[in-house]
Amino acid sequence: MARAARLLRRSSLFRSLPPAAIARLAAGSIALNRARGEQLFGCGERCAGLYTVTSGRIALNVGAAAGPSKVIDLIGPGGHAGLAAVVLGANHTTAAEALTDSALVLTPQETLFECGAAVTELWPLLAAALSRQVCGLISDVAAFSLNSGRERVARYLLEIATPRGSRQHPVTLPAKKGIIASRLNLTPEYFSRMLHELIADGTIAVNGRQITVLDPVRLRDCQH
Amino acid sequence: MARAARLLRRSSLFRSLPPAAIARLAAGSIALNRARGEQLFGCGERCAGLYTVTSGRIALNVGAAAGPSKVIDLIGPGGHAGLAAVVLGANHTTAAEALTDSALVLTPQETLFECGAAVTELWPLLAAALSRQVCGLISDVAAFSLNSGRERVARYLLEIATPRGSRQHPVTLPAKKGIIASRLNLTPEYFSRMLHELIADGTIAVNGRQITVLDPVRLRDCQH
DNA sequence: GGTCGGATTTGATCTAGATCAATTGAAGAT
DNA sequence: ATCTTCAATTGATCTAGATCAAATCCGACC
Repeated sequence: MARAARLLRRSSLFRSLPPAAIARLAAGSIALNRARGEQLFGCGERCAGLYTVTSGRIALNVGAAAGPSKVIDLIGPGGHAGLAAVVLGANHTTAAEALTDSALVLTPQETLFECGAAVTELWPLLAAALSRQVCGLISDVAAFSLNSGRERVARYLLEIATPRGSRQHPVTLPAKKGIIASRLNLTPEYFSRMLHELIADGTIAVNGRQITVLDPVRLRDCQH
Repeated sequence: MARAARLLRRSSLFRSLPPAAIARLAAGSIALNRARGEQLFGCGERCAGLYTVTSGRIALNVGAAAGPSKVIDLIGPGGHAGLAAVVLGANHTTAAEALTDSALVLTPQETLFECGAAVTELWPLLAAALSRQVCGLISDVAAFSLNSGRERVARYLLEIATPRGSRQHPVTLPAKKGIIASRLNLTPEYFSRMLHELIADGTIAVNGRQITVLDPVRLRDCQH
């Protein structure tokens, strides 16, 4: 599957593998599409493999399908979902939903493990990806318990603003405000209020999902 | 180092490795001791290697040394600390402190990677350990944002009560109540109140750090 | 363009859990 | 045994952020 190979080459996980290894992974993988709102997998479901996102946006949720749920991560092109579950051969502990029409590559455990046995670099790469995930989650836990809502908002805005055209160029929130709010452990109402506090300050300007950081220094300050 | 080998054989991480591989790891590792209150490593410090706990108890903290901090995990014999950091060759994102006099084995990155190159089973084992860590952190994030303080306390008590003599046999909290409170994202005061609510119910009995689950069914109920 | 349903904002109110302040208790040190 | 010190409890009070309830606003579709 030349198509899947081309897609996997863009993956943050596999990018650094030799082309032959990527081809091998791609050969055992399946390209798939999900429309906005469709579920990739549910919490507790059997894990079909590793999902690599090639376009679109995926939300990872925790919490019962019925009842309240929380977004733990938003995954864009190049990202992946379900790594911990494939490695363990366990059921998913999160649910994944397409927030926009999305294209993905599904790599079954079997393919991944076969390739891992043949290609020396693969396992260290998987371990590194998992380690990054661990660090990310630790930093979330730290932020949720040590920082205020306002601080979390400030930090998040800086995070998404910095990589892109850092100065004055508006950045676009990767999802609806309610989703971002949940990602930051806030209610939509409170998130809205925090944003409007920052607008009142003159720290940022907001136009729909477009956010312009007017005063990065002040934003950095209130990030604590 | 026959001593280190004997210690590593008990490790949850390496247990399943063939004895030769363990010997190899042990040969490049160092046994060390830390007195109660001593710090193993600080947040942001350079990672010396993987710490395997052989006796005692270690707390993993996040947050500035000065200022408030939060316990993200408690590690007992057989457990390990610093895995994500060694794998990435990055600095620690948490601090580790000995809560009691502890014995550890320190395995430098070099040793781990050398052994990983020679022993096929090692990398998958490390990846599995990291995956378990990811799942644990996700479940913590979920609990912190979806469950009430009381629910978290109930869940924790069941968790530590179940493996041990599950019925009526008292279990001992692995650390001071203030530490457990922080681990559950509660203030010591509020943790104390929750415990006393459960005592008033007749659900549990408390004697210092000894806790007896009198009514597991009811406890399971209020765990949500 | 107009219409409809979900997203966002705004306002009013409430509460889980934090904070502050003593008091009591218990494990080590002398 | 007594003292000292830190941990745990108890009580009173406060607040960040949640919840409930309306307005608006906006984008997709006809």
